[in-house]
Amino acid sequence: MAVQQNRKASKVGKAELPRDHILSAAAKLFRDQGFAATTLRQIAAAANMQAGSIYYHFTSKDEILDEVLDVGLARIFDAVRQAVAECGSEAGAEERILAAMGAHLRTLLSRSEFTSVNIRVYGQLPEPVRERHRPKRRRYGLFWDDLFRQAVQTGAFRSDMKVKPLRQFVLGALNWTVEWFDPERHSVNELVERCTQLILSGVRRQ
Amino acid sequence: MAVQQNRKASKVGKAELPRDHILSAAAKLFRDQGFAATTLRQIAAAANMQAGSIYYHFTSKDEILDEVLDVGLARIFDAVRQAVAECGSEAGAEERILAAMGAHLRTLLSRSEFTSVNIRVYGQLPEPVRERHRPKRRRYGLFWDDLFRQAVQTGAFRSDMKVKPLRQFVLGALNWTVEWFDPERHSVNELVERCTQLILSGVRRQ
Amino acid sequence: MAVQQNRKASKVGKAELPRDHILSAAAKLFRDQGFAATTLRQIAAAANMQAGSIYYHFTSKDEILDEVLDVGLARIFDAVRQAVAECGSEAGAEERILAAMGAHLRTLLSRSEFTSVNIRVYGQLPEPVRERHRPKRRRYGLFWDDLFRQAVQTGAFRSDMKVKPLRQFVLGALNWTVEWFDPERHSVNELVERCTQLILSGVRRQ
Amino acid sequence: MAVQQNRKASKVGKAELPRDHILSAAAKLFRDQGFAATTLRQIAAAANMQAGSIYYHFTSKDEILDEVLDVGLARIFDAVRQAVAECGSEAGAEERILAAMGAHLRTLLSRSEFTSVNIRVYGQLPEPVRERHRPKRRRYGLFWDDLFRQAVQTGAFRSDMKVKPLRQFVLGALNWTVEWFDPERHSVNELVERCTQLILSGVRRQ
DNA sequence: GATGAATGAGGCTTCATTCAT
DNA sequence: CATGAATGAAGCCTCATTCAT
Repeated sequence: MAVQQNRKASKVGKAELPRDHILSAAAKLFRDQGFAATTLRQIAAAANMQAGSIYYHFTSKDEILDEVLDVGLARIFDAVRQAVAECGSEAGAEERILAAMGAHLRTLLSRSEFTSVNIRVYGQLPEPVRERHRPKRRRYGLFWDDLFRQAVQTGAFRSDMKVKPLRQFVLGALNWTVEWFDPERHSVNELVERCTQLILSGVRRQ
Repeated sequence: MAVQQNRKASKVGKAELPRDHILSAAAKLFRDQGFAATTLRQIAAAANMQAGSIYYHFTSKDEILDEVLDVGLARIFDAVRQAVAECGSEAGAEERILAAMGAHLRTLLSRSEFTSVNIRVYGQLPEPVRERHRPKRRRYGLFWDDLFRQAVQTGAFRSDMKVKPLRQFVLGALNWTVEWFDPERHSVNELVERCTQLILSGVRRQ
Repeated sequence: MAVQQNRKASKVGKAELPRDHILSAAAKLFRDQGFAATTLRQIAAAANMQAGSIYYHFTSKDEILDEVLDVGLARIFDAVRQAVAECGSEAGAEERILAAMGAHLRTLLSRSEFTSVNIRVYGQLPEPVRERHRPKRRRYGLFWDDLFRQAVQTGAFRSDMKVKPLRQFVLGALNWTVEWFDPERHSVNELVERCTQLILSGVRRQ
Repeated sequence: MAVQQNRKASKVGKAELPRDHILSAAAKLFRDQGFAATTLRQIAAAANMQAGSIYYHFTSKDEILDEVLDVGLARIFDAVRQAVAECGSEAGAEERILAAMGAHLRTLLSRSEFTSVNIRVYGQLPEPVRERHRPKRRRYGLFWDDLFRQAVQTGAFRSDMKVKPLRQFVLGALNWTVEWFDPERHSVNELVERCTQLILSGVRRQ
């Protein structure tokens, strides 16, 4: 079956599209050094170009950041949403949160440098940037709040805390792993397993 | 009786020493914007001086950072150590960890902008800086590891995880609160109470 | 009879030649913003192409400028020469200068963006460019000088000034109108009429 | 008589104030090359500094331009106003305009590189800059309009033209001299004398 | 102790220009 | 003929740092 590939498609696979190449290089640098400490020249070098060439694809360093943040959030949101969806309709609230936690953690730790940027550096970004992205982040938070609300209402989770702080604590506990966990040295699956157990049941021996 | 006050001692008086003034101003800015994004001029302005004047007190921006990190770690370490000591010798492992968590959280959230810098921005600092501070941070980690080891060995805590990841998870869960908790709008005591409960027993209804 | 049209000739057709299109777009931009402030990309956009495509037609931005200047001078020179020629051989010196002034002003104000570039921006161009064009401009000046010389010699014009400064003053008075006169809001004919009267007789009531 | 000079004053004389030094250097370069073609480094070099040092005194290239334009207009306006004032109250309209023209021309040609910038490059400046300065320029124009109105009303000047175009033509004729007159080679006084005569009485022999 | 002024390296960005397609 | 993509020099500007006063 003869396949006539168009230009865009033909580049996928071997040669990454330059725009994506730049974004990915930038994401890694932002994640490791922060946004302000990362130089256009560093990004360019990582993408095998000259600094000036980046401006053919983006209009500013800020635009790169915006896009990195967007992609990062989209990836983790998609992964979590899909994981929850795959639980099936008869799944209990706890089961769904378990799935969501796994997806969140996996995306954060091994699937997307974009996501780690969003998680790690967001808090130190200039206010105008944060402002632009707050709505999207809030939407992600609300999705989790729904999951938690169901777990609390069905009696699966403790009810002595409001849903929002509960969610913030749990996501925070997961997020912080990005500061120390090295997916190249340990098993992500194992980490997921343990973190979820700790979050569900705590550190106390039962 | 003539009293010859040394520099340190004079600090007890009204006016803060300029050196401390600078450090504190720098800490707040580093915490909010990150190190790279913070300007010597911003620090100077916050300390009511000109940028050049800072060099009478410090030899470089890096030196300020080093000192801020040191103070931040010292404060939280001291607070935690003291809290544990105050438990008395007959206290159980869990009680001591509870006290430690409270002290850690309180210092982080309401007592020291220096500590929040250390927690928030460390991961994005240039490697040479991190290298300089790694030993001190490790010592703090080892202190916690001891606490956890005792809790595990006495059977208070679950034993299916190694001590180090356990400690990292717990501290991480606490640390992340600095990203969202606003001590001016909610009670730190309440947060401490809830976080410790969540860590001990998890989110599940018991 | 097969006709082999050369490039120049083909211009007579409907669509403007790209070369001319570029020149005209460049002229307008140079006239309004100056040469240095005008971007190859602006020129390209105004000519409905990409910046790179311009290099098929010209070898450099400087070449475009050179040609714009040439065309501008040629147009005004041609117009003035023709206007003088059309006066007929029995016309007096003043009559011929009147015709020349009208042609100069009309070309400048409503017939050629190329000419306005030459008039407006020449003085701020880099010396090498000016040097290249000085001879041509001088020739135009000399043509006027001849006109003035005749007027002075025949007693039509005052003789207490040398011809060259006289010509420079008169042309200057005409040239400056390009800085404020808007041919879309007022009548060029009227302006010509008034300017020539002012130049001939001055502002005093007679 | 003991003179207590303050710092500002003591610098006047020998060492020009750096701010003024920069402005004056910039004015000359803007006047000769235009604003866009003039480099911060050129300005700095002409002021014996590094490019970065300029930013201690000004916040941007645009701010330098604004100030140059302001000074240029202030100088010519002051000179003209004073020249008119010095005519005395019993002076006729024509006499006052004569004085004004002399002051305008003299300032433009030999007293202020700032003024020539305002006259020469204004028309090619970006619209936002022009917009900022339009009100000030208009005020200068209105001052002249008053002079002309009086001359027309007292019957000294011809009345077949509206005042505004009349003024624009006259000032234009004067302004253009800056494009060709070299005050180092010819006498400004002589030029003033001749220009004013031409403007008053025209080129025709009387 | 402090500051005003300057420096120079380097940051982001623009732009004329090139070239394979 | 035209373009998409890239280049590298240079532009404006920032910033840590220095130093005479």
